[in-house]
Amino acid sequence: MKVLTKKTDYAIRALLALGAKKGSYVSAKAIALDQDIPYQFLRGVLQEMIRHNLVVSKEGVLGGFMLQKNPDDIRVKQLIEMFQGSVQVSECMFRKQICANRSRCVLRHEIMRIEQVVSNEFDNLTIGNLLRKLRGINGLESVLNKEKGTESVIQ
Amino acid sequence: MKVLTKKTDYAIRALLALGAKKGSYVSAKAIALDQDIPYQFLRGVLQEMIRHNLVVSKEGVLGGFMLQKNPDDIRVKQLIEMFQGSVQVSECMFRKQICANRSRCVLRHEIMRIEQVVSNEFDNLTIGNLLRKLRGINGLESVLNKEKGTESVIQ
DNA sequence: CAAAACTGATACTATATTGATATCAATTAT
DNA sequence: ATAATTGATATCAATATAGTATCAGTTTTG
Repeated sequence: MKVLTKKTDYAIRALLALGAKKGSYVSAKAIALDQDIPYQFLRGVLQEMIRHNLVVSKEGVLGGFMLQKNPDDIRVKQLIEMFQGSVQVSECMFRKQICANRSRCVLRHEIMRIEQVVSNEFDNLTIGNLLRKLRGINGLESVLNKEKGTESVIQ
Repeated sequence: MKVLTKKTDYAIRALLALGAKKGSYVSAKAIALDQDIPYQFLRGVLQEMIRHNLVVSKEGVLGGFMLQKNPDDIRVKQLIEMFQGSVQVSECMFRKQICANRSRCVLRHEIMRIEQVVSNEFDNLTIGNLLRKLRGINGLESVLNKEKGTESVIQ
């Protein structure tokens, strides 16, 4: 049971990096380095978040990405829906012929209840929540400000 | 986010069918027809459940499968683990280099909490629970006893 | 005994998803 | 002008998922 794919994982962490540098543009390269995310893959993820109005971008030198929404208004649930389809536990298992047999019907009922539990958890989890937890660990130091001993190896 | 794959779905429903005919052998063919599951696929699922001591089989004419455990002792969590790997929300996302960066660390903590919530839900859901719900719907009529107008078309 | 109805055990295929890489054009600061 | 950057695609490999096919062995039953 894999609930978070790499795309969602990277999206969340990219947003955390942007949230830590609120107000300024951060390049995909910087985020990739900071969060240890494959550069080109991350760029695709960022593009998708632009299309969904979570971030804005600026081209050219000193360009990059910036949060477009309040971190508290970015829910992990939305990210999951965005990159993995809706939060549903049992795929389209029952969509075609709903409850054509009783076992399916009973199972469906339980699955949907659990689905709701999971969905609520991810709906209550926001980038803002995570950012505050991050700050709690890091003190005033921001995510991107930590020391880095490695040079860019982005291809 | 697809939590239950077909294999797990089929496994659950096959166990429900067996639970409804407790004490007698039910053939894969009968289960497949009853639950509308692809025959050969179901057979693979049943074999795996034999290996995990959930069901026993009998070969030959009048052979089939029978529950080996009390339905209340068969947890959906076990089935998920069996057919889809362990109940973990975030794959091996953090196993290799645990908390190499802080964002990952914070995210990991939240994900593991939600993981636990989901895990508990599926741990509390047993075949016995589902069977009782089924009987609640069906009265005394068992799953396999319903009318069927179709002939076998199993290849 | 022979046929039919089964399971045991594999091998195979098709498709979709996931994760990742590469390329080239356009934009912008210096 | 150059370098750093995003925009937009195209492509690829690995894996997981879902399903099919086949043949050998077992058991009931006519």
